[in-house]
Amino acid sequence: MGQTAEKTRARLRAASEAVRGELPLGRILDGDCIEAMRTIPDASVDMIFADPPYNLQLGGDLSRPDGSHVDAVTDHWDQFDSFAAYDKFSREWLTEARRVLRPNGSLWVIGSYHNIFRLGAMLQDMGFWILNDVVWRKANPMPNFKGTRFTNAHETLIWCSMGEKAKYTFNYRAMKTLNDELQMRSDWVLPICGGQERLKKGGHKVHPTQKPEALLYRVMLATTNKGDVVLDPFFGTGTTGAVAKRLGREWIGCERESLYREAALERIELALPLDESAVTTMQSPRAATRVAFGALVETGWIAPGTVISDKKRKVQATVRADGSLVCGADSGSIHGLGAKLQGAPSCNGWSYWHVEHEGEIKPLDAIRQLYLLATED
Amino acid sequence: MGQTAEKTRARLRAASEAVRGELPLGRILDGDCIEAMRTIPDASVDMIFADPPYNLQLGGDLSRPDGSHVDAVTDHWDQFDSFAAYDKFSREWLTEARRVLRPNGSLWVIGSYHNIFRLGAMLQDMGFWILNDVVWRKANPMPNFKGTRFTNAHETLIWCSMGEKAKYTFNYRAMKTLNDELQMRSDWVLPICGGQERLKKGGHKVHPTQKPEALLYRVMLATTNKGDVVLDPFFGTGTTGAVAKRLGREWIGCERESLYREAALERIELALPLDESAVTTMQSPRAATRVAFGALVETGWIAPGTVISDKKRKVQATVRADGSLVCGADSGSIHGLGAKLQGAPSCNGWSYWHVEHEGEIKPLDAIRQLYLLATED
DNA sequence: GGCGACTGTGAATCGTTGT
DNA sequence: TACAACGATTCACAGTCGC
Repeated sequence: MGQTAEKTRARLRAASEAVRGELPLGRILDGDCIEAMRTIPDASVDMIFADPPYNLQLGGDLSRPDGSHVDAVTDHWDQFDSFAAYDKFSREWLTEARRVLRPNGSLWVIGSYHNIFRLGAMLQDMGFWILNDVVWRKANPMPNFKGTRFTNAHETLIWCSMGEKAKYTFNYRAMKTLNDELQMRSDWVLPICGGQERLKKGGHKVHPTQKPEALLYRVMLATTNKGDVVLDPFFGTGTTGAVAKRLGREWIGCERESLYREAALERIELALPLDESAVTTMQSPRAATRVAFGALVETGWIAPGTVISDKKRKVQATVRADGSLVCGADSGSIHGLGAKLQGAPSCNGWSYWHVEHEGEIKPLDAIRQLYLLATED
Repeated sequence: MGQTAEKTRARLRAASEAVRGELPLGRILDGDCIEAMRTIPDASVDMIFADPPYNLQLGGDLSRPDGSHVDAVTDHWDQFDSFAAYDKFSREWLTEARRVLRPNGSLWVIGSYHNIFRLGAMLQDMGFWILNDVVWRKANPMPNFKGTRFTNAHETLIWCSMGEKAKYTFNYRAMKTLNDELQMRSDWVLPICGGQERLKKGGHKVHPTQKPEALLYRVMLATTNKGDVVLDPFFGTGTTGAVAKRLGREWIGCERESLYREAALERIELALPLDESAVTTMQSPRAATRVAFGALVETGWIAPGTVISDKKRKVQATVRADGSLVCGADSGSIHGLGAKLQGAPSCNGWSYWHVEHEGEIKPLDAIRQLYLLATED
C-alpha cells in the first residue's frame, strides 16, 4: 500500500471523527424533521430509517403533511392538490436525508400503497439506487371488516444506496445465519407490534403506528455495522433508538410531538444494551483471516507435486512449489486455472479443486479450514 | 324505482351490447399495444391485466457459483433509454387503458421494484384509485448468487378502480372460499411458472417471463364476473387468454411479437374450460410454517446473550444477535455448531440445544412451538 | 416401479483491491 | 482510471438416469 493512500485514509478518518463530535448522538431533535435535519452536518450518518406519515386519502377529514387542513372536497383537483402537497413535503425531507448520508450510507423507507409508490419513484428520480423492496408480511393483520377488498396484510420497505455505483453495507452472512442458513429473502414475516412491547398510557396506545422492534432489528443488523450512526427523521416512540441501543449502534431522532419524545426517551432508557459478544455476528470469510493457497503448500498441508482434481475427477492438475497449478500446457493460480479449464469467466478455486484427505475427496476449502483451526492465535 | 331510471338502464344495456359487437373478442391484435388499443371503443372492457416491460437495466453477464450462465431478460422490448422514456411509454398505454375501461371496470398492473413505483405514482396521478397492492411471494425464486442483497423473492401487483367513487367488482365470497374460509390477504404465495405449464420450443422457453396461470386465475376470479371482457395489452404467450377461457371470461390481447402470438393461440386452443378440479388445485397460503432460529432472537423470545446448552448441560453456547452461537473459539448456526461440537456430520439444533424456560430446561423446539402458537393467524 | 443422486434453471438492476 | 488478479457465491423444483 502506498504511503499516500495511507495518509489519505488517515485524514478521512480524522475528518470523520471530527464530524462525529458535532453529531447529536443519542438525542431526539425537537421540531419539524426538515428543520431538524438541517442542523446535521453533510455526509455524517451511515443509515437512515424513515417511517413518514401516510395520512393520505383516509376519507373524512384530510390534512396535509404540514398539518394544514384540506377541504373535504374529493374532486379530482383536490386529489391532485393533496398529492402535490405530499410530494413537496417528501422531496424536502428526502433532500435533507440525501445530504446528511455518507456516500456509502443507505436509506430505508417504509410505507403502504397510499404513499410508497410516490416515494419510490421520487427516490429513483433523486438518484438513489434501489437495492431491494422488502415486504413486511404481517403475521396478524387487521381484517378487512367490510369485505370489499383483500385484507391489507403487508407494508413495503424500500432499501436504497446513494447511487448506482455507490457502496453500501450488507451483512450477508449475518442475515443468512439469522434465517437458518438460507439466504434472507425480500419478504419478511413478522408479527405486528403488540403485547408488552406496545407502549401504552392510560390504557391507550401512545402511538398509532408503533413499529415492531423485530423489524428494526433486522434492518439494522443487515445494513449497519456496530458503532454506525443511524438517523430516524420520524422517530415517534423511538423503536429505532431502542433497537440501536440494543445493537450497539448510535442513533439520532427527529420528532415534533413532545408526547412521543417523552415516551421514547423513557423507553430507550429502559432498553438494555447487548454485551459485546452478543452483538458480534457471523463474519463473511472475506473479513476473516485470509489464507493464500501458497501458505498451505509452504507449511506442508499440501505437498508440492500433489495431484488435485475437480469433484468428478475428470480434470486433474499438479501443485507446484509456489502454489501454482499445472495441467498440460496450462498453468495458473487455483482460481485462474480453474476458470481457464472450464472456459468460465471466473472460478473459486477453493471450492472447485478437490484433494484426497484421509481417504475422502474434499474441497481445498476444507483443508483451509483445518489450517485455520490449527494456526489460530 | 322510477320509470326513467329503468329506461336509462335499458338504453345503456342496449348500447353496451352494440359496443360488444364491435369488440375483437378472442383475438390477439397485432402490433404496438398503444396503436392496437386505439381500435377499441371507449368504455368497453371490464378489466385490464397488464404485465408491461419492467425496464430491468441489467449490467453485464451474471454467472452462478457453479460457473453456469444465467439466462437473463435481455430482450429488446425491455430496453429503455431513461426513466423519462419509460414514463412516456407508460403514460401513453395507461391513457388508452383508462379510455377503454368501463366506469366500473378495474385495472391490474404487475411489476418489480424497477418499475412498479413509477407505475403506481402515475396511476394515482391519472385519477385511478388504488384498491390494494398485492404481493406475489414466489415459492421458488432465483437466489441472489453473489450474496450482495436480499433474495428478490416477490413481485408487486397494483389493483385499482377508475376513481375514488367508482364501483368495482370484488368477489369476496369466492376469495374466502378459495382461502380455506379465511379472508384472502394481500400476499399470495404461488410458485413461478415452470414444469409442464412453461411453454417451450426446441428445449428453450418461448417467453422469458411467462406468468403462472394460478396468478391470473386468482386475479380474474376475484375481480371479474363470468362473461366479462378482459383486455391484456402485453399478451405475451397468452396466460390471460388461457385463464379467461377456463373461467368463462371473454378476452382481447395485444402483442407485437409474432412468435408469442402463435404460441398463445395454440395454447389457448388447447386450454379446457374450467372443471371443478381446477379450483381445488389452487395453493393454500396455509402451507407449513417454517421458523428460523433467528426469528426467535429478533422477536425477543430468546435474547442475544442467552446461554443455551445440550440436554445434559455439558456443552454450553451463547446466542448472538444474528442467531448464531458461539462456544469458545467455535461459532455457527444452531445446527452447524451442534454438529461441530459433537463431531457429527449433521445435527438438528432444535432438539439438541436446550434453554431454561420457566424453571425448566427445554429444547429450542418447545420455544418454537410457543412462538408459532403466539403468531398464528 | 421406487428411490436417491445428479443436473438444469427461473423478470437479477449480483465484487473488491491493488497496480 | 482502466486493467488484472484475487476469490466469494445458490434455493426450490422438475426432470433424468441408474440401481
